[in-house]
Amino acid sequence: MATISDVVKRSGISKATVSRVINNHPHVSKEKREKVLAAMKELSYTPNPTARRMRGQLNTTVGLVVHRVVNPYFSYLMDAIERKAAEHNIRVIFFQSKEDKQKEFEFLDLLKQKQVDGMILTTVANSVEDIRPYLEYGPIVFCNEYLRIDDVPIVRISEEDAAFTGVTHLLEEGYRNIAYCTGGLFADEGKDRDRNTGFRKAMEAKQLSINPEWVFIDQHSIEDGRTVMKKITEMDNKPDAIFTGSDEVAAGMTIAAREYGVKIPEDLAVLGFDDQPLCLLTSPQLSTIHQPIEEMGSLAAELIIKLFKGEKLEQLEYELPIKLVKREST
Amino acid sequence: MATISDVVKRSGISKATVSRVINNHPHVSKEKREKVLAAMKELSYTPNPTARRMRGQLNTTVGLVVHRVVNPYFSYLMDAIERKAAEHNIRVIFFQSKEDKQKEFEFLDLLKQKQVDGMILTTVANSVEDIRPYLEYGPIVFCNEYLRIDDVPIVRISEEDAAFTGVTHLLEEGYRNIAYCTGGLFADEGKDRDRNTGFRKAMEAKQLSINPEWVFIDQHSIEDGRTVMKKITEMDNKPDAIFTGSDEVAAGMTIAAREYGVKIPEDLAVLGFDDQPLCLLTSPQLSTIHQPIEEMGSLAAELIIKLFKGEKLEQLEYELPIKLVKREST
DNA sequence: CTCCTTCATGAAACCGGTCTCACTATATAT
DNA sequence: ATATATAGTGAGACCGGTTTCATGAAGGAG
Repeated sequence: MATISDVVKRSGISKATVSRVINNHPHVSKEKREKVLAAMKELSYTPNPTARRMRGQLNTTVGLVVHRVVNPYFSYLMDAIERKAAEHNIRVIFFQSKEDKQKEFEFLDLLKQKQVDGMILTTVANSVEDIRPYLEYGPIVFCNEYLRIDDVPIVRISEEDAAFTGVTHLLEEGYRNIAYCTGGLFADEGKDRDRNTGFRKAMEAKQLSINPEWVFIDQHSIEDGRTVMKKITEMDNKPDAIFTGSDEVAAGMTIAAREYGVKIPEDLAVLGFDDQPLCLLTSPQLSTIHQPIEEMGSLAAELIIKLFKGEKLEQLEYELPIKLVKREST
Repeated sequence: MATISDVVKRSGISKATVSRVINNHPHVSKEKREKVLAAMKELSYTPNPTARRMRGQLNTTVGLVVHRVVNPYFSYLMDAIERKAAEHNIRVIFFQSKEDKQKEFEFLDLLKQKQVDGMILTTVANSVEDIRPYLEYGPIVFCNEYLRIDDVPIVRISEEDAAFTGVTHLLEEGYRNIAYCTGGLFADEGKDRDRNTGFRKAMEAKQLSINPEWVFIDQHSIEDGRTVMKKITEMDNKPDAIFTGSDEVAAGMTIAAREYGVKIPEDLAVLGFDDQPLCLLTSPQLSTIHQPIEEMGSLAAELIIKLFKGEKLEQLEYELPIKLVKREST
């Protein structure tokens, strides 16, 4: 690889001026600028990013924390982020935290060490107080997360609206005995609290009360879905619809339904969440809440890039609209 | 962030010796070593990776090229690679090439510029001749690819064995009219050639000939699968089994089968390829060829890490075993 | 015509490390 | 006792850029 010194030798022009040309600084005569550009071209010279970073002059890598790549929700997010970043010639270092607090810290340290110039967190295990100190070292953007830190932009959907829309859909289809999956019915912050609120509001709007027997806590995987379905078949007083909060759970339920001879949606309507590709594969195909993942990822990337450029953001909270997708399961 | 100079000041020991301690070099007295370590601890000092990289003394990032993150095959590969890398404190910069030759070059340039210290290519658009020059700048490992370059280690499955095993399975289940999806029946290199060979050998072993009408070229997506199923329903002389070469295609076929009232496997047996999670979601669940993705990714990461350390590899070609998974579709 | 900006330029410091080299002190070989 | 290796140490060059600063030339104001 040619270095700046090679360009200096070839062009007979000083290092300082060559650097000015590289960085498009003013105060360089047209004549010299052209000589330098010619020499750079002849040597097919590219400035060494490592050297530039030494002086803190380079913003070209963003760190991306996801829970797991194999979770389609995150892989679609990564896809959108990487594409937007690539457009701007930004590199993406990714990292699976699996909600491990220690590992999360280790990755955040890359910011401290200037190995990355900013971070997009799509999942965060640590608390606000633990994250805040890292802001000193570079910009952070939250995407799909619920933590709020002043000055940290956040991109997400309105979970309350999503739950409200989903449950209202079930009610409008005529179902009245609604089961519900959540991380915790009495969560006092985050996603779950807002989804719970949306659920309650939708039920109250029809003067319906919540049957605690039909509330399932912490169900996430396909396997969990099978368990939920099993439990429901064993109930005397069965719900006629379920808001699963997750396509995986919903998919697991369709599999178990076949085994137990439960008909969806006749015996039990099932509503997913996310609109992942698997919705089209199950039988019946899943009705679900479509999350604008593409837009979320793309926006998060745009925000971090703006921050790289030192631009001020006019807005810090972005709530993107969800959409109900009705298919066969409701 | 504390720098080496801060450690120098605090410990009263020279930069050179501090560096020796950092890098565990010999010829440092126990006494000074401990003083330095104490100072480092007190300042919670971490060496700046960018500075170390300047002197070519750091191997901590690997570039990873995939086709698309959202393709589960690749996301599982990424998962395995990232996990193994994280164990060794190696960072992964990923990149979606989408088979774009120009973009692939741009990413390979990171190797030239020492932005990454090595590359794992799980898909490659350019030719051997185009890739070879980059070897000068750092190690490359192929994973899931078919290109052969001397000295470049490669991790993959035996496509011939996979096709042979798959088709033989169909034959053993009693099917005789086997349809087949491939990138090209007369491919003279790569995956397709080997799969074709496997297909032919399996058929010849039963003295069966190949019906060219039943060979589908370049089918990859769920949508493609629907098309294939449609074409088959329109045939006068129908196959009774199909080797799809792809879970997606197989999944698409199950969806279309429902629409056209085709019974799987009674009317048509369908065999997938990869053993992706979606195999369990379709109805019927898909029989498929299980690829050892986990092992492939993990091994590829191990190889690049060995090369980082300057170790010699005793073996360059790794063919990992596939496994037939029989479910409901055959 | 002098004084003050602004432009154009290169020398040298700097970023935070690693590494070569020269030098001293001690141990071993002859 | 002298020659020779080896451990321990720090000064300073170096990696490849950016940035400060000093200097000279040109242009405009008074």
